[in-house]
Amino acid sequence: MSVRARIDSEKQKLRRLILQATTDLLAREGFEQVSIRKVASRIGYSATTIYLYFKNKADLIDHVVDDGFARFMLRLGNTGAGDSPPLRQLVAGMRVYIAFALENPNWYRVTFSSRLGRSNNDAQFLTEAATREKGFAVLAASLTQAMAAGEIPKRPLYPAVQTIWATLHGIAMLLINSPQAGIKEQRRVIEGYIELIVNGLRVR
Amino acid sequence: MSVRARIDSEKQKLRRLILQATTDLLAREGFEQVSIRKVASRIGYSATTIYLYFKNKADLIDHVVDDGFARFMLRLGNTGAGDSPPLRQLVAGMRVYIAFALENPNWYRVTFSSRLGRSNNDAQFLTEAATREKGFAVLAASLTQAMAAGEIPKRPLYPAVQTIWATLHGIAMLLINSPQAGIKEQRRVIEGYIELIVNGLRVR
Amino acid sequence: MSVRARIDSEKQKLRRLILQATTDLLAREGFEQVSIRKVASRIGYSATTIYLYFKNKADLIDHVVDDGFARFMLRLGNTGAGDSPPLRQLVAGMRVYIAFALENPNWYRVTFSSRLGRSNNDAQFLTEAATREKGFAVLAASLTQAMAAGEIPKRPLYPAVQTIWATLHGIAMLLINSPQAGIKEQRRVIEGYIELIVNGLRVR
Amino acid sequence: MSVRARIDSEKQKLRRLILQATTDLLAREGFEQVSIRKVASRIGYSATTIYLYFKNKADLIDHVVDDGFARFMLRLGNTGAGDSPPLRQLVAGMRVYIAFALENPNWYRVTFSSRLGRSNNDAQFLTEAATREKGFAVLAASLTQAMAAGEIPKRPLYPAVQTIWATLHGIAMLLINSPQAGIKEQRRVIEGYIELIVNGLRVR
DNA sequence: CATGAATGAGCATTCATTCAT
DNA sequence: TATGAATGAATGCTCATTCAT
Repeated sequence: MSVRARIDSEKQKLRRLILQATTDLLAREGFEQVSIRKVASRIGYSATTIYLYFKNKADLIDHVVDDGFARFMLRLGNTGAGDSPPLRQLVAGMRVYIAFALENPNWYRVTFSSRLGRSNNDAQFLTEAATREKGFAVLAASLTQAMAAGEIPKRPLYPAVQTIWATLHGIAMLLINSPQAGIKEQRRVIEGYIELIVNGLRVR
Repeated sequence: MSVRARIDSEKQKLRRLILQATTDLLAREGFEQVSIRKVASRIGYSATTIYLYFKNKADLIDHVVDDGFARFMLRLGNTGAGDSPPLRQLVAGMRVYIAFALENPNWYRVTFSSRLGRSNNDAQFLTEAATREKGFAVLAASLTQAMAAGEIPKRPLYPAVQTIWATLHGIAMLLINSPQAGIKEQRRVIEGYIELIVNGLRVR
Repeated sequence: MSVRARIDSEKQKLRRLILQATTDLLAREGFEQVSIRKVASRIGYSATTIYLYFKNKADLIDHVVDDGFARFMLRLGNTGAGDSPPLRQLVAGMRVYIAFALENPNWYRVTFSSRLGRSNNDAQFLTEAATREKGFAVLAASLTQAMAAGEIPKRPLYPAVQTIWATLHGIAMLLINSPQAGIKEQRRVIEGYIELIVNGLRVR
Repeated sequence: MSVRARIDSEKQKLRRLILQATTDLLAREGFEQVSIRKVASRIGYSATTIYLYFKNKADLIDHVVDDGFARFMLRLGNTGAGDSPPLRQLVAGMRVYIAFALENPNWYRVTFSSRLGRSNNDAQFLTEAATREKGFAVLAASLTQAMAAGEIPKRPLYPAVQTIWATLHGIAMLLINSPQAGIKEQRRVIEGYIELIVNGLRVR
């Protein structure tokens, strides 16, 4: 490793530390509680230091969002249902989506609540992501395959993925905002939802 | 009109003015930008005056939320599809829901994003509302009727309404967060969504 | 009673009501918690009304202080030791003084803590009061008599009264600021104090 | 002096400046007039800066109180009567006590008026201090010695110190609240007081 | 006599950000 | 690279007081 590379790697290490601390703070205490100072004090650096790695608060949040997004996508890409019939894979993906949202409610809220995380043009980012990123691609892929295999009737891919994602988002938010709901109740909601969507997809 | 009544009406007028200004500020600039001072300066009154009409900021926001909610419910109760077959009424209600959300995106966000508008348990409030309030009752009613009329198979009412509402919410948020999407695009998403749900409901 | 007199009496009634409410608020919640609005709301009148009876807040507090002072003096004038030997009467007065202070700690604090109750020239008022008012006069009287009766050596009256009062005040404040002290402990302090002073007076 | 030390000393300098400004403001205008902003503006810094040196207002006041207390104790420890007979030392301590109170009336008020300076139990703090702190210990020490030397009769130490302190406090407050009293008048009060107490101590 | 409406001044506190070192 | 020092802007809120009615 060259000197330059090592330095860069050191630099990246602190950068990651900041990102993790912010993600952590966000997860534990919610968006409103995230402040540059708190992040800094959490990792034992000065507030000023943050600015050496991120342009400003918005930039930091942006990267936290992106980071979580990457992890999200990774999870969606590994649903563990790789060999199942396509429709089953789709359903597996939906379950993973909801599970991830429930595990990271604050991050999820910030990431998918517009304006907060990204200053501009969230939605485009999201919808673009929906088709391009390898994570959402799972939904798209299983959908395509399900259609190809005749499990469900053919329909334009992109709008379908988008719609599924949107309804998924609705369920995720419903569950996130119902913290008092027990696991059983959550499961019932999820199953009801999946049944509804899968049935909907089966018909044309 | 008695003197007292006139005075009261004057008082109500300013109260309404404050509510409108707050709603407006919320609509234009988002929740984070709403401050007592900004509201006051918008209507040319001192910040102190706000406190003559609302106990504190939370109280003010609460009333803004409630106000919008009342209008929302009113709209949902008048979908103009009163004589149509139940399933059609259901669909009309879904369209109205989305339309209202798109017309009042920031209000919608605050109202349905938990914690912000209402201090305590949003979700419960929402789901309770979903069945009880006359607005959401439209969904329940048309769903019941659709089942009674044999348009769709029978299923437990409450979970179904909840699921529909959640997916509706997802679509609403998707569209709200896609401000750059043209009307045509929006319509395509909405139609795709409705088709998916209606088809889902038709099967059992 | 003439019309004018009746009106005046009505007027006095509300005035008294305000004074009592303020005294009460002061007693219960302390000086910092006394505000014109709170007083007004306590008696069901508007804040503005207070200003019809008192020039401003300071004026109101002034009168509360005076009011309590009058009651204080009354109590000091009725120690129930009228027939006892003079020195005994003096001691009785000292006990009553401390008792009253302990019963009205917040009032006492405000009244005898300068600046707060009276804007200017407290002390003069107090020391003048000490000799003139019939209450402190009891101390002066019993002191005079005790000297005349040969119970204690002769000494200039005024400085002696003043000194006794000052030490009395110190003990009162000590006890007021030791709310955790039990009654037994309080009694011990009081007895120790009285013994010290009486002994001091006996010698010359 | 190392770089670090110099920097620290700079920092301490501003800290001291803030403390002095606060003490000054307190001394000149009283506790109610002390506000973070006023303190800041007095030293030409922004209000925010204060928070770099003190956690909050209460913390600042606490340190002002403590600071004065330290100076107070120092003075009480150096009455300049170290070789005199114990009773004389006691009297010297009493004189110093009163003198210091008169020199720092507002500080004295805040420090010894409970609740204001310290949130929790003042009185206990004071009485504990009365025996433990080296300052008040002077009183205790001279009292003990005076008893040992047979200058005054034996009596339980703690209650005696407490009583003396309380009466001392009363005199201090009397004089503080009599700003119009001339020096001669003050001296007469002090002498009368001391004579009374000393005589009281002599008898048993 | 009593009030409702309104306000200006003030407060403690927090935050993101800059700058010189 | 990292930081300590400092700040301006903002926020929610409370209060005493005035004024027209």
